[in-house]
Amino acid sequence: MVMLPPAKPRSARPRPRRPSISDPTRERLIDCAGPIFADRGFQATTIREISTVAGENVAAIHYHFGDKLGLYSEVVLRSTRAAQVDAIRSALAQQAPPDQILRAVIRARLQSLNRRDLPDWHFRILLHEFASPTPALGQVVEHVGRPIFLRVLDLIGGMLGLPPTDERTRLCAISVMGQIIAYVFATPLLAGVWPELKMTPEQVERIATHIGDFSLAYIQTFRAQHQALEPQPVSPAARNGLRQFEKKSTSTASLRTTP
Amino acid sequence: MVMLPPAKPRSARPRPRRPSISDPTRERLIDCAGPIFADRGFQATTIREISTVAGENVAAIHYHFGDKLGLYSEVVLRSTRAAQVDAIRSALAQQAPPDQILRAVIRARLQSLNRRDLPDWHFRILLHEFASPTPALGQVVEHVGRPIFLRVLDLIGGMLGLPPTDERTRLCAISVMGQIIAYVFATPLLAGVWPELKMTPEQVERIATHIGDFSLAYIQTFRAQHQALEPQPVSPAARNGLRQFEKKSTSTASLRTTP
DNA sequence: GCTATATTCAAACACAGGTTTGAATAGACG
DNA sequence: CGTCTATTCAAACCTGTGTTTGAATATAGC
Repeated sequence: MVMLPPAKPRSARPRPRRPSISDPTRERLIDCAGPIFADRGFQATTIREISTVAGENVAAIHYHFGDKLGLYSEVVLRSTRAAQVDAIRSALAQQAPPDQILRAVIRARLQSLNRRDLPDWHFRILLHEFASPTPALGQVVEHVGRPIFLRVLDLIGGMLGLPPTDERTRLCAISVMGQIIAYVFATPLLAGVWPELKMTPEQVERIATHIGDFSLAYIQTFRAQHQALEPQPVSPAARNGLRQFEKKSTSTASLRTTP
Repeated sequence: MVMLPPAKPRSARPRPRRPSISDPTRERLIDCAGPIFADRGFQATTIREISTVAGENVAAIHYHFGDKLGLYSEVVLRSTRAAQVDAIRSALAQQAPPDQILRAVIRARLQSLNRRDLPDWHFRILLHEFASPTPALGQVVEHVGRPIFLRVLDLIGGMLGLPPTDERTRLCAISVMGQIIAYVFATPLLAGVWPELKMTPEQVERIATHIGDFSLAYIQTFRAQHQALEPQPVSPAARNGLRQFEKKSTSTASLRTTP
């Protein structure tokens, strides 16, 4: 039995020495907890269910993570590190015309929402965090929301010929991201209003193409109008932001974001 | 003491004879419960807090509503009947060019999200319902989501020159509504990414104008292109959907939706 | 005023679920 | 082999919370 130090009478967490390296039960708990938390949210999830699914004892959670929130924070931390940000980042980093980069970002974000294999449930944790914030919300915003949004801001600012901090740039970025999150957040509504909608890969591709078309219509028109009025020096990031409409729904530029 | 009927051994709800007409305690409970449910969600809300705020006994909730879910359902029902749908409906019913109707719908929806007086919290219940559905979700979708979405579908279909059931119409409607709900659902994210954003009436007006511009850019271009290619008979609802860009950010067509 | 019904109240009940405990087990190291 | 530490386990603990109860009170009809 471990004697707990007399100081800190309320934070009695044994915390094994190296919480980093792979402990099989620790990993199993995190892996099983992720989808359950994503389904039910932090509060409605019982650690007994997690421990049952993981085949571990309830006390193991407290032994390894201190308490329920400790496990949840670890899950959120893993979630933020997962493929999402990387996919977006690689989409944003590629050498391509900005409108194609925007389409790739939209497609990557949309695809990550509906794959049933791995990172599917990450976004649902975000949804729960937005509805009922926990102490982990700051982490999520800081590690997922902010970096993606800032990069999209750069990209769109370049396409508009405006600084990323311009209100019009921000509004456009929100418009683009808003169209995407509608398909996660409003899932129950969509089910009631468009029941035939099945998120097959082809359907996701069509949606991504639509959001790209829808967004570029405004962005390109804006750029054209404002460059005609006030010809300011073209920022290098926006050099390709001016192409006229390509033929619609035949794009499929085939730049996948996953290797 | 009321003898409960021997049948239905598990649904022991006394239910006073006329649950419709105004009972002061009943009304007080519903009124106090609304914002609390909207803040914390169904599960995290305790009926003791509601009864304390309302100055009523805990058992009063069970007496008047059967159980916690009964009270919640009543709150949701009231919420769905509240100003939201009416505002949208009146915006959709007015005699005006469709693009102005669309702008009015966007503005009405956006305004209803950020007023601090009455119907402010209604949307937050929706957010919680989407994250953690309760048996009341069907009601919400049926009475709020569906009617609004169907009407927007009609409107946009008319503007595009497509039937409301066409996939392109649906995608456009989701794009428009998605831009709006982003400002509710992603509030914590926006706070981290655009901290200066304050939802003043002027700011809401600018956002509404932007979403209108952003959406009409695509819709009008689509209509122009497709009407040029295949001149089909113009549906009466779309007769005004073709105007060219007006000068931006000077619209403020000043058609309020509240009397 | 009297009785019956509707409503309110404080208290108790039941139980779910996070947390703690103390013993049992397993390795590690000498 | 023996001791020490890390880990696992079943059980108990305890608080919060939905629900029930039975009495007390108000209200209506006669």
